Amino acid sequence: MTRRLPGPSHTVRLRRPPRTPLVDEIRDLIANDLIFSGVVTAGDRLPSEKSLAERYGASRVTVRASVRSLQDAGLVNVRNGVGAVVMPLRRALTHGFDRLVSLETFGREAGKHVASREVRWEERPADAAVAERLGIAIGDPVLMVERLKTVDGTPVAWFVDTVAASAIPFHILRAEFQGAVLDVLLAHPGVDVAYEDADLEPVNLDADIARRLGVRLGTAALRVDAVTLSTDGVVLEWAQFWLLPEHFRFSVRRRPQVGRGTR
Amino acid sequence: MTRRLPGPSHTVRLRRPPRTPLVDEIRDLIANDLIFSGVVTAGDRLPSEKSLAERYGASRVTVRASVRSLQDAGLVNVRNGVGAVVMPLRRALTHGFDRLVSLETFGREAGKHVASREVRWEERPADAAVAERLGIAIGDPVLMVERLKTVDGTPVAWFVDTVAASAIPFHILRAEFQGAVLDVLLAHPGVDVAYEDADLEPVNLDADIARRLGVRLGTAALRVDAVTLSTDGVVLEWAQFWLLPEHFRFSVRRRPQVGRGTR
DNA sequence: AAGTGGTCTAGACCACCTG
DNA sequence: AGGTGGTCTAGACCACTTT
Repeated sequence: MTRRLPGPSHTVRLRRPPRTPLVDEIRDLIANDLIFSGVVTAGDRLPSEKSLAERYGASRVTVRASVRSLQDAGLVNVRNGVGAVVMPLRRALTHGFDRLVSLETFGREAGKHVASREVRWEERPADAAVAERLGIAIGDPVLMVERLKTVDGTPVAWFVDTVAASAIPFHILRAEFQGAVLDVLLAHPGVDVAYEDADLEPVNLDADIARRLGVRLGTAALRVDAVTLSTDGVVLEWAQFWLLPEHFRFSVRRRPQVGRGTR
Repeated sequence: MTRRLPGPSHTVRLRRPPRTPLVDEIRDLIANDLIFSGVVTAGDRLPSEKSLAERYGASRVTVRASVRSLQDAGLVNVRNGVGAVVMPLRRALTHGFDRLVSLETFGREAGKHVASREVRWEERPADAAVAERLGIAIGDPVLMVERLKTVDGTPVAWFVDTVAASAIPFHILRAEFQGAVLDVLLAHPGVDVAYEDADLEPVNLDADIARRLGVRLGTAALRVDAVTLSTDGVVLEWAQFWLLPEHFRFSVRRRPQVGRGTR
């Protein structure tokens, strides 16, 4: 197959149906062919961007973007004048908390089944606290769902989600709900989830939640208070949960100077 | 001043000393001139990449990278066929935990002074646990520093840092230490900090640490267990700390699908 | 159809590191 | 000095959204 390429007047043979970006294809090729295969091991350098560009028949700009995304993923570290040094592979099985996935998905990837019990739905007008959090007016209708999440029958978390009507029609949420509001939002066409800002705080459980989780009063838990934003900047959901640390351990990769001077 | 530019044979007038990347300059210009100034408010779109390119006299590729970094910072959200929609400004004063900065820096930015008390240094051979964490051999010398961190005299955290000799000479660390090992590592030329992987866990404080922090036995605290990696893939530091939630609140921005399909 | 972002190229020059 | 990454450009075409 022949594809007309950019630039004054060049023609290049490409068998690539442009379904996925070349950048991503090349990133995966480098990861699989060179890193995971062990051809280049931790501490060694990848071939230069120039030679990779020739090898994969792409421009250096494209290869460069691939290498940068390998760096974003923590597989290599690129240094000026030196090259892309392969990093030691990250400890497995510790899921990054910075990935926005539901506890259900989180558990499934770890081979555990997360179920919900004592599910209670409530449709009511927003009070001041909810209105502030969701960025809606007091009195606007919201749908609240509370439930206990369990792993293999053992309680692990108490969840309270509050969703505004503007985010998703209530009947759709209730119909498609399988334990995680987030999964419904992520799966639903027409809803574009951008990110979630989660505040973390260790707390001693009060009597009410301790009882629900079946632990003693005062047990330490992680309280997470999070709002999920759409790509339009609209607050989709306010999630609060109290999580026991037994079954889920979170890790966060912290990087220098994120916020000022992004690349 | 005239600078020879890329491309077949063009010449362009530039008064810009190329100290900081154009991409970053333009990112800041867009942020300050258009977003923070309120010219474009939440929900509205930025001018098109094409017009921004003309406005700032840069190529679309460059402007595009600036806009992407604004998206990375959460200021805008870019949608194909639509444009860059300005997001509502993030709640202030909640520092992102995903930024790798010391508690001292963290506090300074919030207008608080973090001090260290009861500092104790110990140089000793690595035991099995330390060796595993730091990726060194059992018996290799490590430097450990424990201390209590306070805010305005109130204890907020108990820190235990362990550093390998290969990371930084011990005498330099001790000489430049001002309360945070991380700050020494970040400031020291020749040491390139790549990132830190931090495991988070809520715990009920045991008698020992509760006494040090001056709180009751069983008080909920956030236990953080983290290793800091250099750009060479070498473990620089193992930090453990127990943090009371009163003075510091952490937030993490979680994004969908990070890990597969990076942009 | 028009406009906006998404992807990609070839070439050029600069900054940094190492022998 | 020579190689490697760092930055930037102008142009081209594709995909998506809106009118």
